[in-house]
Parts: sequence; C-alpha cells; structure tokens
Amino acid sequence: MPELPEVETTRRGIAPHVEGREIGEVIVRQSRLRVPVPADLADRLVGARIGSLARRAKYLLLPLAGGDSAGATLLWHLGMSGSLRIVRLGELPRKHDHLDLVLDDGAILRYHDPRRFGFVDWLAGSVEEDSRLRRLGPEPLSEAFDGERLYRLSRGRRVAVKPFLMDNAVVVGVGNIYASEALFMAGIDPRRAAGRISAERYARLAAAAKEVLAAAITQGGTTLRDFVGGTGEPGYFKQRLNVYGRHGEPCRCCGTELRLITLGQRASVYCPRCQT
DNA sequence: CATGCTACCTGCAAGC
DNA sequence: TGCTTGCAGGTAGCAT
Repeated sequence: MPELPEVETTRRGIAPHVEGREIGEVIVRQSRLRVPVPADLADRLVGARIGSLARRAKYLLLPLAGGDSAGATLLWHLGMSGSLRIVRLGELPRKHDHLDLVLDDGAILRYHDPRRFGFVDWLAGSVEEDSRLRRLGPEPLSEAFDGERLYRLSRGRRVAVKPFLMDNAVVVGVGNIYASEALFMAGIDPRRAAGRISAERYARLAAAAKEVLAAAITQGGTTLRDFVGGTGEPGYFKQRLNVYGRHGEPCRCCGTELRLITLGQRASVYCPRCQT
C-alpha cells in the first residue's frame, strides 16, 4: 500500500496526537510481523516519551526519551498493507489490528496490517547505522535527487528504467504506483534500458517524480483498497492516476489503449503512444 | 557488482 | 454458487 506519500500522510496525521505523549501501555495481539515484534518491546516502551516524528524513505521514525528508551528510536514500516491511525480509548480492535500504543491522554496509536509485511523495531543506537537505512539513496523531494543523479548512476545499466527508478539505492520512496505515473508524465517508455536514456530525459523524469509525489502528498496519498491516513480518512490521489491500474482504458492524453506488461516482477501500465 | 527470482501473508476479483 | 488461481502499495535474501 504505502509508498512515500502514504507514509508521509500517516506521519502528518498522527504526529499532533503522539508527539510529546508518554506511552502508558503496549498491547501486542500479533507479534509475527515481517520482523517479529521484540519480546521486550512493551517493557522498553512503557514510560517512554515520544519525540518529533520523522520519515526516512518509507520508514517512520519515532524518537523516544525517558526510561530505558532514552535516545532510542522506534522504526516502523507499513509494508504493503499496513496503516497507523489514532483511535479513542475503548474503541474495539478489529481483525488485523496487531499492535496498540496507549498514550497518556487516552488516545491509542493503532497498527493495522492484513498482510503483515510491515514491522516495528526498537533501535537502541544511531538510526542511520541501521542496515535497513544505511544504504538508502536520497529523498526524492530533496535537492540531492535530480536528473543528473539518475543520468550518472544509470550509465552502463541494462535494467529497465522503471525498476531502476524503484531501486532504493538510486532514490527512495518511489514505488510501483508513482514510478508508473512519473514515467508517463515524463513520456518515457518504462521498458527502455536505464543506461540508454539521455540527461535531458532524466531531468524531466526527476522533475516528474517530484511533481507526482508532492501532488499525492497534498491529496493525502492514494487509497487503492484499505489505506487510511493517521486520522482514518482515505487518500484522494487515485482520481488523479493517469496509468496505474488503468490498463485497457484510454490514455487521458491521446486516447490510445493503455498497455499492461510485467517489469521486474511488477505490473507496469503505460501508453504505447505517449511513452517512448 | 548487476540482475532476477523467491518468499513473507491475507484478501479480493476474475475465471471456470 | 463455489472453487481455484493469480495478483496486490514492499523489501530482503539468495542464486546466477
């Protein structure tokens, strides 16, 4: 589910409700997530105070202060189907509500994840040294990500440009939806070898990726089936999708039927006329 | 190193 | 209607 805009929407939605709050209770209903919930998570978290929420790639970072957790960070990934939302004390958990952080004002931060590809992990030390974060490329909305970087890293690469754009070492946060959309916006065929695309076209692709991600954040992300932001509302970017999930339908630009192929084991939809 | 395939898990839609 | 199959927003790990 969540690509960068959905994770950022979640961060913004829950931040005002959790920042500065103390964790009073931790309820784990299902510890078998992609990474098992640490057995001592509750012991470590109770009494800790949550600092300023951050996001790195599709990871949410909750810095902790106080008690055993001073200087530690909760690292949270939503996987394919995870969502975090704020619910009121007493609201009954539903199926796949795996974890609750009960806060000192009575609100609950509740984690829901049908497929259980997400995880929560407790990091004692430096977040940037974590193996999952260490090799990540730049944030797509930062200045460090631009066409020049795409051009430089792609020289000699035979992989198709779409999986190249989705490579977290190149740039983070661009998943299957937004890679498809950015390539459409830039007019680039997703099958084209990454190493055979000009600097000019990469400049357009980087700009398109920034534009589509920023627009999706503004719309609260894309809800395909079950994504909800931190306060429970769906994202509205789905209406703005030009190609993702629209194979067989006409291109909004030229009317040509959009084509579905598989690239890097992922479904890819593109316009055979607009994208060359 | 670059690339490709598999696995992790549940729910849903399409096809028979 | 009911069963089976394939596919889904991500990523790590392993084989080639």
